[in-house]
Amino acid sequence: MKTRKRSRAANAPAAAKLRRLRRAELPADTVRLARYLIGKTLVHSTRSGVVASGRIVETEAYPPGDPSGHAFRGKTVSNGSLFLERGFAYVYFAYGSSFMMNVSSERPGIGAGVLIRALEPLDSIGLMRRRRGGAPLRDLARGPGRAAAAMAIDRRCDGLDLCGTHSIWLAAATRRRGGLAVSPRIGITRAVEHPLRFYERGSRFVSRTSR
DNA sequence: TATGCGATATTCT
DNA sequence: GAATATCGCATAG
Repeated sequence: MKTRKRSRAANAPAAAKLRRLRRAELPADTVRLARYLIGKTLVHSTRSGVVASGRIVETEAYPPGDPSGHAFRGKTVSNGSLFLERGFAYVYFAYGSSFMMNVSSERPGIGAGVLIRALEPLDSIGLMRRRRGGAPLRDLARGPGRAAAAMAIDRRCDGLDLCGTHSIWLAAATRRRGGLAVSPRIGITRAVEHPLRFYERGSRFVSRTSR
């Protein structure tokens, strides 16, 4: 029987330092928001007061009119959150196994979002690891489906205000971020060439290193 | 570390 | 019925 190492971050000491982002701080433009979010913190507060958090190290922009964006064919019952004011969560289920979270990114009525693709685990790493079936640290939130699982994000989070006082919210950076790198997006079949994926250069927690 | 491939649920055609 | 903003496992190097 393997003994599980107790996480030193179990009591989330760094959580006290987290400053909630106000909507006015978010750029009102999809691509600018995608760049802005690199280095910021995504936080999950449980009912019992435990706080799990991670640095956003990788995002993708799906701007208005993007043929690979979920809003491209117009508003439907499932993609409605993309059409909210910036700073709301759009969560959906893909490939039969993964939830993914976007941050709505334009003015009300305009469908666009920023996909959160990877996190560097910060607080409550033990909790995140349990949610991820004991995966190694580097793989806890490396990939959009993994990041959502580590933060307990599912369809109930769809439509939540990430600038509000809900279980999932955005916070300011906890430390200076490294250089910003740009690449084409991953896993799409249309508008493949556009350089709309952003990540922190050198981070071991991005889902795929530069090529 | 890198690549290949099957599984799986929801949505839209 | 087809496609999908993926993951985890297997295999090879």
